[in-house]
Amino acid sequence: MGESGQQSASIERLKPQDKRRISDSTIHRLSLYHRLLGELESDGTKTVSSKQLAELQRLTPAQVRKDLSFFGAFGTRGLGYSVSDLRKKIAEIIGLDRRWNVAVIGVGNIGSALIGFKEFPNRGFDVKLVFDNDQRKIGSNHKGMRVSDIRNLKEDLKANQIDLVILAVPSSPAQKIVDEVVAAGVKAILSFAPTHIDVPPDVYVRSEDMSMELEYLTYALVNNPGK
Amino acid sequence: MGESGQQSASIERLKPQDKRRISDSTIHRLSLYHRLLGELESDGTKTVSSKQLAELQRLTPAQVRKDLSFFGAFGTRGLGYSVSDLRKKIAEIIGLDRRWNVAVIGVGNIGSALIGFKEFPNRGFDVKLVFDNDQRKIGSNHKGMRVSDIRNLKEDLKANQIDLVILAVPSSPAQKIVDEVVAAGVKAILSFAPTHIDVPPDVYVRSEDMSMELEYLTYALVNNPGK
DNA sequence: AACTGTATGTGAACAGTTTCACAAACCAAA
DNA sequence: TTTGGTTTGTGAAACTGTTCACATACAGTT
Repeated sequence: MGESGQQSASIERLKPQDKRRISDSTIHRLSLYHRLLGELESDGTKTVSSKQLAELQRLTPAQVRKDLSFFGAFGTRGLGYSVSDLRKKIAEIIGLDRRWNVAVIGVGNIGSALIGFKEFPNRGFDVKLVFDNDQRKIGSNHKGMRVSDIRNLKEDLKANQIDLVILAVPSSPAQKIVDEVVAAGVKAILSFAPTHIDVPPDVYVRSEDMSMELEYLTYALVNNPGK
Repeated sequence: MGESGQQSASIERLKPQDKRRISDSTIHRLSLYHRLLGELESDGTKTVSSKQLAELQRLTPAQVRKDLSFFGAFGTRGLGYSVSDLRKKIAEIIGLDRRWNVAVIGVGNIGSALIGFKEFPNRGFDVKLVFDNDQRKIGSNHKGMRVSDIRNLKEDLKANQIDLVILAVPSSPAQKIVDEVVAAGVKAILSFAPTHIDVPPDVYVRSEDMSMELEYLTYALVNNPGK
């Protein structure tokens, strides 16, 4: 029940100004801005306006400014935003001013894809542990990672200070494994199991169902709703 | 510019009752209901109330009923919904009363995971084609699929009546490939490239960025917003 | 130092979504 | 056939998120 592992001493974290909860869509867009600002930084762009930021993502300038305004005033009137400064600010807001330890559970199709996913380390996520329950896989090397026995899940998660768990197992064992993960004190789970996952209120789950993503598109195809 | 390939002759498709656009969240939840109803059907459950349907997904009963009411009245007052009937109705709404031809572009980490993804055929999606630009991969067998040369992309997509494309390539070539896909007449794309994708208004894109999914969780971790 | 042009930050208006609350409808039992 | 218990379907209310529009502030120029 320790507060949060390491504590940043130097940084006064940027918090929402008022007490109102920030919407999911705003957080999602902040990620988007952060990603785009990275591209712009590589291009050598120094300054960007909310108009440009919006157009590149098919949003509105007002939307961009409003999103940012929840956390402070980062721009310069008449000029726009400094690409690198804004990127740093957003990184701070969404917690990308540090690295995160990740464990992947399940070395099937999706699990092993994520282990080798080069984008993760680039974005601040280090896959430190990999689990499976298959004796043939345990101990073997998967894309440079030694596969651990899921029977040691709780202990290993604790010992390695894992912040985030990616769950890539079938639906049937998913809830049971999640209970173990929660017992180990992990507060954030990204699940690819196509089933509902139940956790205590202080644990955050994000569920990704690949088929559901496609189903969203099939709905659009059969209904042709004007964008 | 052909309207849509095959046309269902027998089914009078369920459309929203009024002209108002149905919200993304409603469509997403319909998928959720459909998935859950599948589980209930396997369990042998015959009838379900909006209350049960809601509790199993941490939603509210009113939400469930409102979502369904956009498309018609499928329940029986005092009793609830027939599991199998409701599942069929929702399948019809989101276009799961038929099978869909899918092509995967890019046989890297994510691409090859999706090719072997067993959930897809179970949910109505058949991966028919797989592309890459790497000469060492072209012609080889990847999880039972022959890898095609991306240079034949447009022709192959057309010839095989592909409905949906899954894009699993790096950001840099993504937009160019999408333009090809659009030129082939494909109207729906699920992209895993971590960059913005631009398409004409009659083409639907859904972008999945694995790192952004994790970033959503890191925001929650550093801000601990009360759920 | 004053002026011009531009882009931010933000209350207020608007639009969209969720929840509420209840009449209507049905099942089952007597 | 009537009654009691239950759950739907849905307008209206409440809430949340987006867009508007403009005062404010700054950069750059003269």
